[in-house]
Amino acid sequence: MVGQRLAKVTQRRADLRWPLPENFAGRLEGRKVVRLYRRAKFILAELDDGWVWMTHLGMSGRMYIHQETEPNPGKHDHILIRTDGGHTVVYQDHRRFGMMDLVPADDLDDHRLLRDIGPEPLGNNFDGVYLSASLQGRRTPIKSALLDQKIVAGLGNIYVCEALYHSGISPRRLAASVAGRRAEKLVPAIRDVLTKAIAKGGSTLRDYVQASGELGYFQHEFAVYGREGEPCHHCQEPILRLVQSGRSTFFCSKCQR
DNA sequence: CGCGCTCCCTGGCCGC
DNA sequence: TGCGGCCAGGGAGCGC
Repeated sequence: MVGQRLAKVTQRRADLRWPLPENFAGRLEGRKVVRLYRRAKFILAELDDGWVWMTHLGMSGRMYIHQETEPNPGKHDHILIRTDGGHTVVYQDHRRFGMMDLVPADDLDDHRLLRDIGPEPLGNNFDGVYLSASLQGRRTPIKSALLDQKIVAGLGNIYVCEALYHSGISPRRLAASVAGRRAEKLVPAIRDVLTKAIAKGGSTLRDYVQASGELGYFQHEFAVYGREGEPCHHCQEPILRLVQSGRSTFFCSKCQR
């Protein structure tokens, strides 16, 4: 999309998770995408009129590219964007937990969904000292703390489970007790899991695919996620599942303390 | 203020 | 084949 003009935008419903902005399609149409980037789990497309088109995929959202100018939209293809290059980018989201917004580039950091977000886990500002300080005094399980985007950006349920396993930390341990030595261990485990997952094209559960349509392959390397009852790769004890703040946690009670 | 639960939504899968 | 219950990658909002 970078360098291309958004020639025709079709909006097939008024809302995703929230209502789309007023005249959304009209405001995108005719704009050129200057830059495509990311902050936390938000996809950001900088436009040539000083605005940023912001997208969150939620749980089930995806963008895919049709090589045709006018593809036949499916039931959950909510937004279709034809570029002047002759391709069509389709936003599909069957659960509609995703969102889109338009924000002036200068105000992006103040956007209500971005302003309190923590540092990027692969960036220089995320280190043991920072994580330790952020966990200090928190009386929530470390699992929940790592899912909190205010502490660190971009970690989801899968990668939190995996990072805790690889650092040998129990998901039930209170965040405050991870501050210090354990936090120093957790940071490289988080970086490692994310880096490896990205290298494998992400994790394909059910129907997730890369933009190219290719599947991700990291799911074959899950140590714990989705492996309830299966043996731990290290100690052979069965992997356990529990529910924390409404989400499944998978872990080894022997290797993670 | 910080925490955990519920809910938003659709659909796949499992057991009966 | 149908139906109810459970589960799913996220996270805002509310009550305690």
